[in-house]
Amino acid sequence: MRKKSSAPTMKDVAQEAGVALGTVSKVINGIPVGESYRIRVEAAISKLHYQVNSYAQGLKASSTHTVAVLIPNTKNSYFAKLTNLINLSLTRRKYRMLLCCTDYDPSFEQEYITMAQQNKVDGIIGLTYNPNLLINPDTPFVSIDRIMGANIPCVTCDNFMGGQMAAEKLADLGCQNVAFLRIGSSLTNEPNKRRAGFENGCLAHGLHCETKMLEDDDSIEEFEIFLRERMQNGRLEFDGIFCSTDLLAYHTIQMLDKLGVRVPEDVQIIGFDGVQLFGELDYICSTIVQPVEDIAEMCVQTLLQDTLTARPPLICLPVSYAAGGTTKESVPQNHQISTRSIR
Amino acid sequence: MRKKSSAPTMKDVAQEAGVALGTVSKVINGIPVGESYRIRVEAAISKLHYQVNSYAQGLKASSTHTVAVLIPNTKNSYFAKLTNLINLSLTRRKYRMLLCCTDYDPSFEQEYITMAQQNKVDGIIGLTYNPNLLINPDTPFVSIDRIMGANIPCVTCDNFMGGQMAAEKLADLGCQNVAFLRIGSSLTNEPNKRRAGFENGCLAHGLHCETKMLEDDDSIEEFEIFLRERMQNGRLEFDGIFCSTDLLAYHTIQMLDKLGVRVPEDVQIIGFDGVQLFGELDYICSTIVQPVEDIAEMCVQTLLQDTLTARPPLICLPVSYAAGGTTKESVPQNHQISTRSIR
DNA sequence: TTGTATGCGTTATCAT
DNA sequence: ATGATAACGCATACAA
Repeated sequence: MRKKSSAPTMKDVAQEAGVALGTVSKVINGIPVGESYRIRVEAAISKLHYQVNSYAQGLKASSTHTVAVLIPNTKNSYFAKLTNLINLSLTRRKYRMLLCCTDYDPSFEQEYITMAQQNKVDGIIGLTYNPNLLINPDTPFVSIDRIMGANIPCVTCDNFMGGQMAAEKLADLGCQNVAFLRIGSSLTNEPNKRRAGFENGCLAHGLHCETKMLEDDDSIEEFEIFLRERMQNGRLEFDGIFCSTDLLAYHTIQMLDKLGVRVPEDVQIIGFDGVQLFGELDYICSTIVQPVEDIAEMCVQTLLQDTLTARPPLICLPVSYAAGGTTKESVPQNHQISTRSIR
Repeated sequence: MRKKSSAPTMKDVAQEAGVALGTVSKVINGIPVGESYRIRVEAAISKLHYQVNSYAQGLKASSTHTVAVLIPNTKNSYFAKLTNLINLSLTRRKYRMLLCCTDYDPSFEQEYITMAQQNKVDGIIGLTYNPNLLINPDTPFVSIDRIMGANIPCVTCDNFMGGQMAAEKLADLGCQNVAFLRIGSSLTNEPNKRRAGFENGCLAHGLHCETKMLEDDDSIEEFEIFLRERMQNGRLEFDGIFCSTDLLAYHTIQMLDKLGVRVPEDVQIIGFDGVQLFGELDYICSTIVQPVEDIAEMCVQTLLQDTLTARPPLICLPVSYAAGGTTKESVPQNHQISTRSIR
């Protein structure tokens, strides 16, 4: 009959091995002890299937080797991939990850922050929208895509450059009259710079550009109305469209299809994010690709580096362009071919 | 100057409120105390911004309100959605979720299990492949898609029925000579029943069926060779193909495109899983849809129900069929239309 | 080098 | 009803 029905503790191990509690602790933490002691302790550990209790450890050390990740959801392919990569990066460093899907809800975001702090996490990585998020300043926080305050580092991609690249690309591909479509949070976050970059790029390359932005609560159908208004004799007046996200690009392509406008023959489309089918196959559309791997790694690295000083407030990672079948590349590219193949 | 630089504790609250420690605890846990005391304690709490330390709680209660979820990754859209839904379901019940991406690696799976148990999680939900996973029997475990042992509940969809439905559908759509393609784990898991169901359905509906299965380490190109061998005069000998997953269906469509075979005109294709673009938009292909919402909810419910008895060993949830543009439906369906629109 | 004792923050049991 | 005190399992400073 076992002494206890519950899990064995260090005390049990010490008793089994016939040594003192402190010795067991030392063996577990790799602090040198006498060879014979070590062997006896290790034998006892494996005999009892002893496992340390991280909660007791955490209580003692007030560091839990756990990081909370706040993200709207993991359904959206971009978020899903980001979550996956952050998880891998944390795991590599022996950190645990608390997943917190906020569903874009500001109050959920706040609740999760509170929860995380109660749970004494070592840090929080958050892609959040709540403008007045209350964060205890002694919990390290790294923000994605939004500048939150003086002492909170923000990791993002070079959204401005991405917008510029999109404009440049469309110009290179022969466009003259382009549109920028955007929907989503009216919050001042980094992705908003996509617009500024695009307009800047249009100016530089002599493109005429019209911008149409929707608010969160607007229906996506507004775009359809907008596009319909810009048609004359069955022809769209734009020959290029830059969408603020791949998701929006996808919707736009569907709308254009309904209107009888062909992509990329009549109008070329570039999205943003670099969303791929099944997370690693073909791009949904021609797109400005975010360096998700680097973003994930940078978040974790920035969060966990001990030198809290010298943390730059804004870390901007470079983007790249990938053809995805919704633009007329002169030299066919891999992705374009494969994407076309399922169309 | 603050007494401590670290977070305030119950003791601080008690001192601030001028009451005893136990009283503070009672207020926090909703145990009735005198009105005047309660008010003073609550005032002190908000003044000090006190938050309970879940680690101390967990140490005391040896229950942490935390569940670990083991999943290969969150890049694959199906896993991503499942993860998201499990997270929502857990959050609704005020449980925290530890995300553990195993990358299909048996040793990662084992390490995560060990970690989770050290972390005193209240339970584990796992979609795993390691055939000899060592699980401490007093940590509740719910398996997805694989039967792991007598006392471990397994939640899965009705894979056999799904296979049957695919066969029936192909027969209804006029197919006569079909193929079943499968790749992946050679492990005996529930999704293997897709094949049995399909062959059974073929038999019942007079379809001639050929099966081609690849092992984990085989290259996907093997399928291309297989398909090429089944072509005569530029025509494929099959008029229908059932793929064990949507991902495989997608690859197959690409291969067929290379071979000059049209989908769905020359050959109709049905996949399995119900993967959607952006996690909630169009299906990638015509497919047998897994009830992801129900699977997620059932996992959580089964894991957290206190009556550990009466847990059925295998919980099989019904699947459904959805057209996705890779079959020739007589009556056009929504998804088909919208999918076509981007093709 | 090994063992002992104390405290981490909380809850629960017990006197008061 | 309220307050003191003893665990929970571990780490560590200190004594042996």
